[in-house]
Amino acid sequence: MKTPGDTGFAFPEWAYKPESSPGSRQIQLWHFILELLRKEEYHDVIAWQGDYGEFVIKDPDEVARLWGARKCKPQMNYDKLSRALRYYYNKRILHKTKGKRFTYKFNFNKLVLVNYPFIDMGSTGSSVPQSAPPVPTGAGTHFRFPPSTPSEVLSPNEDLRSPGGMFSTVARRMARGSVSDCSDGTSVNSEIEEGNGGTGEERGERGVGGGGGGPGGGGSYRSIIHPRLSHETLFRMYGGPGNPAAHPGSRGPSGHRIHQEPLSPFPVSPLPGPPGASLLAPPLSPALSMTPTSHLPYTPSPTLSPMLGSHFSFNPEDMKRYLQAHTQSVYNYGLSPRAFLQYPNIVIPQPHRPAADKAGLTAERAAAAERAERAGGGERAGDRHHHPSLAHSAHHHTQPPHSAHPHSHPMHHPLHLGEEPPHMSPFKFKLQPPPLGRKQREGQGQSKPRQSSLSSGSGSGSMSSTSGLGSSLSFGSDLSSASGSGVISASSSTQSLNSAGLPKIKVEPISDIESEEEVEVTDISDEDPDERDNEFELFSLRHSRVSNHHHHHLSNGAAAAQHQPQDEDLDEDVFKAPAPPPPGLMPFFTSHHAHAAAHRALTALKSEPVDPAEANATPSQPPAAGASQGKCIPLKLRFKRRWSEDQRMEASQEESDDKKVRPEEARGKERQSNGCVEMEEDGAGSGEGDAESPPPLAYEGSLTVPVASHRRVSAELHRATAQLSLENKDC
DNA sequence: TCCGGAAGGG
DNA sequence: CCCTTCCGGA
Repeated sequence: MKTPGDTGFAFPEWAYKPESSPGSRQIQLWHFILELLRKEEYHDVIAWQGDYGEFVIKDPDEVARLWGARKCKPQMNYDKLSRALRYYYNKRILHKTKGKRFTYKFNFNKLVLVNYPFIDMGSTGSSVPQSAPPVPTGAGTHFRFPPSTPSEVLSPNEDLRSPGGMFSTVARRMARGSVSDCSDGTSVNSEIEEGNGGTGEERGERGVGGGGGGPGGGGSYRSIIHPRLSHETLFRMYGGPGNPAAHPGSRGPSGHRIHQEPLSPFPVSPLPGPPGASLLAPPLSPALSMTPTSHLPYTPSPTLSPMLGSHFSFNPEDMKRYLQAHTQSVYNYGLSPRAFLQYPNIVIPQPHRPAADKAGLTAERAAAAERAERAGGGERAGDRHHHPSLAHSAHHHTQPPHSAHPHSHPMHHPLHLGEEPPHMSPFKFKLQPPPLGRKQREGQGQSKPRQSSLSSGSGSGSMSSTSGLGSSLSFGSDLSSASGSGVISASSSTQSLNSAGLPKIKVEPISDIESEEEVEVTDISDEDPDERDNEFELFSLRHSRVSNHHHHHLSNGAAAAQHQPQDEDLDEDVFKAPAPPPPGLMPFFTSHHAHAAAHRALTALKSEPVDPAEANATPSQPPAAGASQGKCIPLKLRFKRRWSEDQRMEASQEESDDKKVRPEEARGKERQSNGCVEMEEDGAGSGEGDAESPPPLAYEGSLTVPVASHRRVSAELHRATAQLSLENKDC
């Protein structure tokens, strides 16, 4: 199974498992919740409310009943259900919105990871654990899941490319879970299912959605999605076949495919309807999964075509693009590279700036194009409450000038990007501000300057991430070896770049994440240290594994891992040190022509964003993060981070970690980990929030995500959602 | 109401 | 692993 051979990576087993064992898998509570949230019918029972992933259980008993029905647990009640939800706290999938009754908030980043680990894997190469953080969330504002349109998925051709990947994963899931009914059947299942099925419900939703949004998009999804896609399909997408070549180094034999998993896409926001506000990122690609490659980045498009034929193959060009994209994004966001790595898809929000377009453009364009093609329309209309905000946000950020539609649909696949040009944008922005980590603070604390600046707009905070990390570590090495990629690396990674002299990114601090919540802060912070350590450990572990396993390009991963680890942890740190470059990318990149890309990136960066010099300067901090940490540390594993952390993370990038759980897994299983993986992300969520929400985050100004990406993401989400629906039941 | 430990099931 | 069930505590 694994693919390692093929790809070279090995995936963690866990990744497979779920899917693999169809029978076993049951619907998960969060899936279910999401499912309910996406249906209008249940609006009275549970609905999105508040910011980003926030939702309120309006009728706890009913929700419990529905859940019980789905799981065939007639005795279910809110108390029990809530206990289950509480378990998600540790996983960071969810957290409680304090002060609001029955109100919880999803941490999409985590979800992604969790669900779609492979993503990481891909990027990482393998290992990644769930923890990885993911995606940016931010994008949208609230999100909802929109229905996605499946259309994309369906079609083979297209599918291949992009979405497919996701889709596939989804499909898989669906397949697995799907359907069973419980005896009782309370309605829930059936209802839900129906939705899937496309029965009426969808329409209903669609209708709803449709209204809003999009044009039609919604509809399709249902149909599209079928309840289950065949696996084959999925595979195809990924590549099985196709791409043998997939990756460079390895090939994948046909079979390989890996499993991918599901991924999901979600990242971000689900956005509402309309305009697409969401941003999302790109999906992950299947490719990732397949290949070890890595993540690719952003997707700007899809570009990368990887998908195309194979999934990822990496063409140099593609790579470049992708890298660029990454870079951009990274920079833009301030995210750590890692994040990108993992979530290539993610897009960054763009700032409003017109000028910027470039970078964004491409992506968007692509997106647009795709959309057009697909037309699906994905999104739902959004309607619902919040969405509007999204729209706003979208506008702000996203839209690039050129892009045709700003909002439009999310869907899409990316594909192409070919355009290539440099997409990069030169934006400058900053991204997130992560809250600083303690370390930084303390450690460097002083430093923190907030620079302001860089970026465009906002500016605020400071951060920088950059560098730091260890810069790399491995990264560097890789690069070096690779080739001159130094440059590239730089771009991509943040810090790593340093060596190259790259730029670093600065991030601003935003206001804080907290704004939202206030945080609850639960705590974490204090803990962080430990956690971090833990994380590190994880990483370390991974590393080691990685190293053992493959080095292949993975090495990168490994390297990355190292880096990351540090990053990861942290909350703050994360930010700080962005991550090392993604391994996968780099390598590829390097080998090929990355240079060009790199250059672009660099240039872009340099030019706009930060100056390298500055960057460099900034970097100084990094050390703290990176170096300091080291990797090793004992594992502890658990921590409880909670929401607040998450927020931070998100905001900052998340990175990481996972909590307790993960660590164990990691160890146990072994994942390889290499790569680094984890990612961080940004806080998109919060950032996004701004659009909508009040709270705003600093992000607004700063980040923006490319719409396209977001859309994608959203699209993915939709899909995912759809899939979820499908899943239902099994009791 | 919410939280989380503990035990247990599939 | 992912809850489900029970339960004491805040």
